[in-house]
Amino acid sequence: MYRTHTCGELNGSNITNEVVLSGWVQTVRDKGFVIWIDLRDRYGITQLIFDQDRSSVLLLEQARALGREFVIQIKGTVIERSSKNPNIPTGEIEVLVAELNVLNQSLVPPFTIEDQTDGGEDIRMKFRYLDIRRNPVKNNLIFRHKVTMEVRKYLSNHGFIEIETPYLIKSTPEGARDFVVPSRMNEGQFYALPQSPQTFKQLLMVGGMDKYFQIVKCFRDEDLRADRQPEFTQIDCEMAFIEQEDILNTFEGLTKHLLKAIKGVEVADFPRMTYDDAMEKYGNDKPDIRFGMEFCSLNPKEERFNFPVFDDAELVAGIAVEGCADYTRKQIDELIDWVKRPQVGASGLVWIKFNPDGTLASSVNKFFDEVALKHFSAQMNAQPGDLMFIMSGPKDKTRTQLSALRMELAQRLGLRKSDKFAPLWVIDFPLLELDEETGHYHAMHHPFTSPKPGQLGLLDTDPGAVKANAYDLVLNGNEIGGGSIRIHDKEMQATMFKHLGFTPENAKAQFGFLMDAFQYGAPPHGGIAFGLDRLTAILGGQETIRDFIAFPKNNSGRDVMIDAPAPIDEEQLKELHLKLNLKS
RNA sequence: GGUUCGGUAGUUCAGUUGGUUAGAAUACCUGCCUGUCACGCAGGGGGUCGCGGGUUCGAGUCCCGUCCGGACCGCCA
Repeated sequence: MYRTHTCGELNGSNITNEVVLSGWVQTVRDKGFVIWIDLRDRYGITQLIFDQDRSSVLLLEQARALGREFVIQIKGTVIERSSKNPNIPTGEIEVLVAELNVLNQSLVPPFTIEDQTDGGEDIRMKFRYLDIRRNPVKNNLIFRHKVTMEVRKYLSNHGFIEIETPYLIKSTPEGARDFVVPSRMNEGQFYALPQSPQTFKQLLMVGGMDKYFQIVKCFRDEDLRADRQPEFTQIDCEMAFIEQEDILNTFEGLTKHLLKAIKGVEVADFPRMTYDDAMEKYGNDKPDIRFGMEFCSLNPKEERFNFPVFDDAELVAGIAVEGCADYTRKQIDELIDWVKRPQVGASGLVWIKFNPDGTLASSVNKFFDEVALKHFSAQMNAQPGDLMFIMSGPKDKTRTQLSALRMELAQRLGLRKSDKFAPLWVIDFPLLELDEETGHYHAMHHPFTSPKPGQLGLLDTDPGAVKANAYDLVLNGNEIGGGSIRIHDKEMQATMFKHLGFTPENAKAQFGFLMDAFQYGAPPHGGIAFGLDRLTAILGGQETIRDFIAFPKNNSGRDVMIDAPAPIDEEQLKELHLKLNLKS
């Protein structure tokens, strides 16, 4: 038997027990007359003791020969510590070792296996199996397990069935780039890995599985970010015989359940905001509403200011930042430089200080008198002590830039508190989005999303104005879920494909199976999918999803531990009927 | 595709205007230490300054190129 107990469970009630423990050597503290060893496993740390009076010379020598991360097994007696450590659960006791057995040696690890490790990101990823021994990563993985268990519990209790769908499917031009897999048995043909099980879950609805879910890997061959991996996990859900309201209620329930069960947080019913409102008030379709700083349009009536920068602008909008009127010129200049960086791309930033004594100062004193500045302040609902920022220019661009500034200010002011949770439904998304490069419209959500009733006519006259039965769940400024009520009628789906630029032949080749299925009694249906990695990270109070994934990829999509991707040999290429056409 | 920051000891970093033998902390090794738990004390070993080229009497430092990593923009139905 390797162990009678774990390293996290012995306490005062076990004193005098004979125990067997196994684990990793965390530290050896050799005081000469006595040697302490912290023995670590997933459950905690238990202190082992060897000393001159009670241990044999041989045993002391064995203990001295141990190095960090050796795997050992010991037999011994639980004894009370003469100086206790109140900081750990096993701090009352230690184990007087009678027998030591080295199960495996270890090289000196390249970084310290401690909460505050000395290792950087790169080396931790290369030796991820060592990183996982550290509490922060280990606890995140356990945390993720809890989240998935609660998801399964909730959905199962609400009648959802978890069904697996295939990973080797067909590439489609819509949406993100596909990862493709060459077929050996079908020369010149490729599978694609799913970006989502979208069409399969719709076919499950046609198949009568009216409440489906799946915790499932999805794949998108796009560039990575701190919160984006090429393979990621979704909580994918679909329901039949429901309306949008049913979906919102069901999954608001799931989210509330998770917040309660995982974080012990009770939240009120989620506010709902239309996409148009979100863009107008926050310049963003996933607004962080943990804090205010809502946008205020300052030229709603084509007002003339005799200030060319504003007069020529499609939009002039500002935000009031609470209590920042004491910002120095240097601080403000630094913010101006920040918005002028290429990543934000603003041409400038107008500021107005509403001093605590009621006076106003601004960067545009030459153009605006006290009365005009007061008018701006009133519009922005600024209070004495506030600092206002105003941006102007083309509507969409200005909103995006002001949104970036709003988020940056919130970050600097500490308003993005990770222990505060502000969920929000964003609804009534546009059905279509104009691709600036090609001038064509494409589906904002996906091509199976249904337009709002009565808007079909607009498709011909003003496609960009058509609203969809599509919704996102936003948590603390992150899109954690999104979905829609789908089209379940063959004719309407054919119309949609036509408007998305598919020829009937293309539509049939790509999605014929779905439209065929719609001819055999497809029920009304809709669904939603949550990004599990992101959801878990946010619940865990962190921005980056990497440490909630056991073996993540780096910025360039590489797994630096196994060194993937990698070339394959000629023989494999031949079997797959592939010839490489490399640049170099 | 682009912007930006970085690459120096096992690791995390410092390294001034280009100038003697490239430092610190930590990790590692040796010895000491009667209650440690970030143990302490003394000593020791450890460097292709990412790589290639250039400028210079002289380059970790300046210039050009390149590779690698982080953050971000584009992209992500």
